[in-house]
Amino acid sequence: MARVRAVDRRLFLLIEIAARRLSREADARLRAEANVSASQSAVLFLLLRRGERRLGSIGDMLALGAPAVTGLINRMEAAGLVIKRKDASDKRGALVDLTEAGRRAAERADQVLRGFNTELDDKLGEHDAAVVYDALTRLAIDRDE
Amino acid sequence: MARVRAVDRRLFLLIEIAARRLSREADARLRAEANVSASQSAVLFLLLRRGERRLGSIGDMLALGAPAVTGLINRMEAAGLVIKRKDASDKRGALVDLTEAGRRAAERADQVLRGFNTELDDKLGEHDAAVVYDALTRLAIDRDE
DNA sequence: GTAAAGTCTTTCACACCCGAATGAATCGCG
DNA sequence: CGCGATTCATTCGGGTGTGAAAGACTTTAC
Repeated sequence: MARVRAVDRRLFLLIEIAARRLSREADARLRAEANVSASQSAVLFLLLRRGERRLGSIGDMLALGAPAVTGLINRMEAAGLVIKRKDASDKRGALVDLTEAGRRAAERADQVLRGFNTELDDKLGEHDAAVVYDALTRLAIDRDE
Repeated sequence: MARVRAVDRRLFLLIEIAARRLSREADARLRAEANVSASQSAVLFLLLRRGERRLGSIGDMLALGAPAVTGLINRMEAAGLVIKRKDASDKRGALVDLTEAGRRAAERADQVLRGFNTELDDKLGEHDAAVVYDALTRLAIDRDE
C-alpha cells in the first residue's frame, strides 16, 4: 500500500519515513505491554545500563536538545518512572535515576523491543542489518569533530 | 562527542537518533536557503513530481496520519506554498496543488537536499548507501499485505 | 576578590506527530 | 430508492521536538 519509492530518492526523507513507521509500531507495543512511550523507553534503557545521569548527558546520548529532555524527564517523573535531584557537587545541574517502578518498566520494555528488533533483523537479513546498523551509527555521530 | 553506540543496540532506537540528527541539520539548511521546513519539503517534492493530490494520498506516501497532513497543509497554505480546493467529483475530499511560489520553493529545496544527500552518500560510500536505501525501503513499506 | 565568560536547566512560543472522536459525502446492497 | 457501512477530512487533547532567551551557578582571568 505504501509507495515509499515513489516519493523521493533522498536518503534523508526515506529515513524520516522509516523512522515514523517504526516509531508508531514500537510506541503502540510499548504502551500496550509496558505502559511507556518509545521516547521514554530510550531514557529507561540508558539509565538502566549506565546509571544515574545529568539531563545534559541524556540529551547528548539520545541526540535531544535541552528543552526536550526537560519535558521528557518531567513527564517521566510525574509517571513515577524516575526521580530527579539536584547535583550537590554542581548545583546548576540535576541528576536523574530510575525508581523501582522505572526499573521494572525498563525490563518489560526491553522484552518488547527485543522482540521487535528480532523481527526487523529477520526482515533485513544478517548482512543488511549489520550494514544498516553501522551506517546509521556513522550518520548519527556528530560530524563536527 | 555523541555516544550513540553506548545507548542501545536496538535498530529502532538507532534509527530514531539518526533521523533526529539528520532532520535537524536538513531543517536548518532548508529554512535558511529555501524558507521551508523539512516536513514541508517532502510535500513540495511530492506535488512537484506527481502533481495535484488528495490529502489522504499525501499521508499514504509520507507515512503520515490524517491529522498530521491536515495541519501541515494548512500551514503550507497559510505560507502561500500550496492551494487546497474541494474535489468536485467527491466532495468529501480536497485536492492540494503547488502555487507558483510553492514551485519555486520546491526547486530551491531540491537543490539544498541534493547537496545534503551527496554529503551523506559520500560519508556512507556507494555500497552502504545502496544497502541502506534498500533496507529502509523494505522497513518503510507496510508489513501487513 | 570580582567581573566576565561559560555551562546547565528551564521557560516560552511554536511546529509536528499521534489516537480517538466527529461530521460530511459516497458506496453498496437489499 | 434508501439506509447502513465506509471513506475522507477535521477537530480535540496531548506527547515530543525545536531555537531563542532567561536564570542560576561555576569557572576563568585579571
